[in-house]
Amino acid sequence: MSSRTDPRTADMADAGHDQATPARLRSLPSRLLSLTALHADRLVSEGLAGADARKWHYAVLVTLREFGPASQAVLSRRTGIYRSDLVAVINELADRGLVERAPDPADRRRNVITMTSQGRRRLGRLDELLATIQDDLLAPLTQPERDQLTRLLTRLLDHHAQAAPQRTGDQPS
Amino acid sequence: MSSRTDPRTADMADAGHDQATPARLRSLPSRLLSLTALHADRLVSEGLAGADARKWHYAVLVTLREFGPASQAVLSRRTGIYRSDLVAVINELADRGLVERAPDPADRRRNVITMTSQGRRRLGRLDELLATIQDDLLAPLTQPERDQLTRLLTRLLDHHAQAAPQRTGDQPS
DNA sequence: CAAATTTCAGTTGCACTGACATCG
DNA sequence: CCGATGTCAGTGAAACTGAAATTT
Repeated sequence: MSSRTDPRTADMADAGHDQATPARLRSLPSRLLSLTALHADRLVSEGLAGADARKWHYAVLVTLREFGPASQAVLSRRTGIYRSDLVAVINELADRGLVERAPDPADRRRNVITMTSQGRRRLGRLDELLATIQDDLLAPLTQPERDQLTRLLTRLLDHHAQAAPQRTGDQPS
Repeated sequence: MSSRTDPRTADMADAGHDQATPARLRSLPSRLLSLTALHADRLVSEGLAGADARKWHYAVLVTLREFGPASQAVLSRRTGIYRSDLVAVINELADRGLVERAPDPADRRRNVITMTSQGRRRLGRLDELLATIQDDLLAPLTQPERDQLTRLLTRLLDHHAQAAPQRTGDQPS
């Protein structure tokens, strides 16, 4: 399936519709994605750092609000954070009093992670912060363009999520 | 400015135009970008690994073809690779006989990096490989949609490149 | 015993910093 | 002396692996 029926992509060296250059670094979609994501991550990290948070904190809190209390394994699947890394994230959130980690009486292998009311308050502030950051990130785009970008990325992601869902099972929300 | 008076983002719990949920993880643009870029990078890395190459190798070779021989500092600016990391990349390319590193007689601080004919041949094969990978990455999108995505990302990148050009100077190509 | 869960101890590639020697 | 260049050593966060221990 790697050699899909596409004879031209190979020698489209000068099949371009605008340039004679064989392959421009600037227009490589994978590169554009990486670089843009780098900027985006930087914006998010810096923004959240000012609020003593990291992006995984936000991901976990949002997921807790969206789906309610859950075990770490479930949170891992929902957020896309590895089970092993999630431990530290929950530690940090618990240290700050934003979530509570309690053994699950029904299944004693599990911990039930619950958001505290303080966590809910904090999440509210992080929502604002994140909204500002997204706005910053997408500044040069109009609203319809932002929606378009979101749709395109979502489709790409959904397509590839099917193929490589992270070995734990279901795809992140 | 963390406590901005923004009545809506805070409790836009039900202000949404399609969902009652306050903020969905799935539609966070920064997150979509990160995740998509992750998949893209993985595709590229795996694809290139099969050809004993890494993405920086390709970036340098393409840049050499596009602009001709250059010093490492210049290559660094053009590719976005840090000067310090570029050393290893050039080492690897030179080890494989794809580029040549020679002291610049005009300015003895510099090395002139030149692509060898073997490098040119290799680059040809990598071009094909990369094209296939891009095609794989963008599989679910139509051609106009791919172009649209490229344009949107390019605009985002150009906008933010201005602000944070990497402390060495000009922006990568 | 097989499988799931939490946790810990790692590895690896990457972005990035700092410093140093050399040279213009 | 300042600034650019090539190089090296090292940091930090992130993605990922492997393997324990406990429980189902």
